[in-house]
Amino acid sequence: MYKVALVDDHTLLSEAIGGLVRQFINFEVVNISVNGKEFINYLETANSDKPDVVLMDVKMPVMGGVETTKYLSKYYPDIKVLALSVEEEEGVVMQMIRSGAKGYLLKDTRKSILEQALLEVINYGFYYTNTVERIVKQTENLYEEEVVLKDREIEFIKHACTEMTYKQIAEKMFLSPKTIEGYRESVFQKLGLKNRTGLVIYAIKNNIFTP
Amino acid sequence: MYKVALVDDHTLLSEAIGGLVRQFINFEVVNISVNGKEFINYLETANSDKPDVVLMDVKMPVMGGVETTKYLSKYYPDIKVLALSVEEEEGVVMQMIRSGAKGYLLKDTRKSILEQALLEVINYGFYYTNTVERIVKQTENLYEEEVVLKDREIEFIKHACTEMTYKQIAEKMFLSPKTIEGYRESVFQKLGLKNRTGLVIYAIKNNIFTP
DNA sequence: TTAAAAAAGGGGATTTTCCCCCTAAATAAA
DNA sequence: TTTATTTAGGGGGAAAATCCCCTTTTTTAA
Repeated sequence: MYKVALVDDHTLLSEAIGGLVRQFINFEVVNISVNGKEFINYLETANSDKPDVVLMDVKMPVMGGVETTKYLSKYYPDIKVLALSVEEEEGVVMQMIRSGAKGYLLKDTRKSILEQALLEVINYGFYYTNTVERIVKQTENLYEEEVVLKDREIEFIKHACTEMTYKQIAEKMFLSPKTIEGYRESVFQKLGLKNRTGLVIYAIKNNIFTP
Repeated sequence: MYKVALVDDHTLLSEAIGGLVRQFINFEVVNISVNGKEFINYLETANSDKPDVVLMDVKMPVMGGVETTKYLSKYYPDIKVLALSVEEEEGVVMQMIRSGAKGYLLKDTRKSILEQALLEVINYGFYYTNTVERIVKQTENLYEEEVVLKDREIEFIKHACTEMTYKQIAEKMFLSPKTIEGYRESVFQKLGLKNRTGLVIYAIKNNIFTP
């Protein structure tokens, strides 16, 4: 019997998907958690039934999919993570893959594909849909020298997703308005943005800010 | 037997939730559609099995939950719509309720609540969770003279969620930049916004623009 | 058919944003 | 220890966005 765990804050969905998984032959559901933190707690419980595969949502409160996947890759490399999300953003997909996810399923996949994906992840170590494969290749080919935003820049971006002017942001961050201008410029340059509107859209797409 | 239909673009979820519903006694699933258009097509097919309740997602391609619910309230008032979504935005919830939804479930509700909600909608005509009830009351008490955005304004807002300048938006809409300024001003005034950043956030929160 | 309302456009001033280029201090790397 | 790199700060100008107040044309409704 292959053991599957589900990590998703949408209880109804994880219960329902758990039902589907139980229908597959040779599969059982050993744990359902509502976020990464809870799942890791489960794992660290003595004689907990370690799963072979985890179906992991990306956007979750407390501890998100990316963070959790990174943790699992490090401390439980035998547990395979299969991302299962509505997020189609290339950035998000790549983040999960880079964090160690063995596959990425969109929530509009069919039951049979889910079963196939689970089996392939267990037997071959990965499962990529065409879409995801395309995204991975695209991103690799473009070898876009992975944009790295600094903490202070991310903080700035969050404030920029607000009706505050840069002057007000400067006050809030206890910095001179000119320093904020500096952040603005470096962020625009790194991300290839034209204006603040673009920044807001970027921040939302990349989960830096949630409206 | 109560008949249930599911309308959701996330196939995996609707299949899985369909499985849950079938477990409830006296319930059967008569149709699963991926968007409103497809569901209405189903309804209009001769001798289609008309459902008692529809579990309706809000955000869907082609024909969304709000539009579909309005249509159903008008042409199929006997079919009760129960919204089932991850959208927690007050605006979105209210839109669904105003469009005729008999209840609004978040996707993190439990299986037992789903069954209860289905039964209550069928027997009493509605099912409101505490959260939704609070939102409805809040909104009603504030009797915020329901902001009505005109088509042209909405079109403008969509363009404003872009890196285009107002001048470029004007070109795209074949209008003078000054007219665009007029839209900007009336929209800002109606929605109580300070600047374009606020507009972008509003548009995303209210499903006018999807990043 | 006439009054009212909505849509389209405008002048001009102020603020904010954007852009390019530059300096000083603190940190990290060699 | 010297050399980069990062972080913080700045000047000045151009462009865009914001604001207020105003006119003309088109639609709509009484």
